[in-house]
Amino acid sequence: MKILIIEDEPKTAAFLKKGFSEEGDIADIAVNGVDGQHLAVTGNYDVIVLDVMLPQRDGWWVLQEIRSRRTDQPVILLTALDAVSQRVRGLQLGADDYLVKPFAFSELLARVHNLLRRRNVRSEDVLRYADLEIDSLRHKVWRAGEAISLAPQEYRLLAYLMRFPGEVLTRTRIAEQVWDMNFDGDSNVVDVAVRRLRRKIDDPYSDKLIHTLRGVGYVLETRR
Amino acid sequence: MKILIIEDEPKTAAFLKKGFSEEGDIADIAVNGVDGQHLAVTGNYDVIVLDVMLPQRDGWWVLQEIRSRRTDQPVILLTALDAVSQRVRGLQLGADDYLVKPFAFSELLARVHNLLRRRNVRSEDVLRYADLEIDSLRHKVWRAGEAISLAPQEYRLLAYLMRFPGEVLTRTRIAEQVWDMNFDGDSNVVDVAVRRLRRKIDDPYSDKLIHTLRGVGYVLETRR
DNA sequence: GATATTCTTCAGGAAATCGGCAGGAAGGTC
DNA sequence: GACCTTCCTGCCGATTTCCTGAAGAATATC
Repeated sequence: MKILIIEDEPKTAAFLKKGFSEEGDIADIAVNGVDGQHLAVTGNYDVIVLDVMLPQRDGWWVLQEIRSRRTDQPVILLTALDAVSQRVRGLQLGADDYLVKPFAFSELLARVHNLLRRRNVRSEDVLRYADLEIDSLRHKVWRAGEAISLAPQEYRLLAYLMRFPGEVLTRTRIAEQVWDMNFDGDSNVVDVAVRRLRRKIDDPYSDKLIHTLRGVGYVLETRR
Repeated sequence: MKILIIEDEPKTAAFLKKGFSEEGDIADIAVNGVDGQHLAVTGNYDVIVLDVMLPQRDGWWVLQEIRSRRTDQPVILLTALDAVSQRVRGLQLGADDYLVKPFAFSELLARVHNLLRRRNVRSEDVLRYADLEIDSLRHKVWRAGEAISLAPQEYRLLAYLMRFPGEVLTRTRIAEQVWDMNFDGDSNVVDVAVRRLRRKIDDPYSDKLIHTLRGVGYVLETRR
């Protein structure tokens, strides 16, 4: 899952990023409204966490900009304490939810999940496909009942594939969503990672699940 | 366990906080209704202790606010007057229990435990996992029948791990629940605490129970 | 108020992981 | 079947992450 954090205070931003990272999600940080707006409308984020108190262009402006282009982009606002009018304004401008500072990270996480569930994004705790099973709560993976231990990046990659079974995922898209990088073509990080993942979840089994589409990318699906 | 105390009188609040702290629980204090309501609905508390006599927004208002969002949040009321009408009103508004001032701390503690047992939040006073056993009443810990003495924080950490055996607990979550702080990554308090706990409950035994998940956090579980 | 315990920060070292490389294999095209 | 492109795969250095002991600060205990 990819998240955009628009927050000018470095400590808060770092705290949020770390939290999402531990959950296996990727978070980008924008430290002002202009950068935030730009990333928000060009990037492909599952959810945007937006602080309303920003230098220069504030969160309200960013929110309006986002809404004018992407009406269905999930946005959660962070507002300062005891400002009821702010909350109301945020919801009127189209925020999906808000959180009052200071807050515990788990509370933000709960709201993010709640929001995505409302949007029907696949974000359950346990995902299954064929005889493959991945439990995000326990951070564990099974194939045909056997537990498989994965390195962090292998896990993130598999979790991403499991979100879109049967769909072709290009290297560019994978690099974006799993590595948070712009894939320029002269790196084989994705290939190598797929290799490592295959070694653990495909090599020991006769029915392969990860398939290569030459010139395109990879797909997770059952084939006979 | 995390407790929210909403109480405007500093002496009473401090007394309660100290009492819970000695039990190994973490207590936050809110000194007025507005802050209390905010913390109650955004924080993640196992139980809320709510004084009904508060300046400005009173306890009734707070209780209604809580109930309108979290119907299953355990709430215990503190009332100054032993008036039947107050008790009735509290229970009608959805309080789980009430206590008339002045009261002994042990009385409050007993009701908290009783309430949580009804809610199955904490299954029992004695938790067991593998050959590990902790007695939440006596604050004692055994591994393979041998008594182990833990420092307060070591105990709190272990108690938290024991509440979620097999589940991955991120540093952020642990810092939130055991330290009541926002973990920003610049500190290794959790690591060090885990180290000290390991020294006592894992180092002397061959089967380790606390395992590290790189980049994520820790998990308490049996492995072979 | 003194002593003892406990907690946090710091820093060095260890370990797992990751990304690039390069040679080889496989797939596609004519 | 030859040729070219794309992908696979083992290895190694670099990096990140974690472990661990020690020391000073904080807290509790007497």
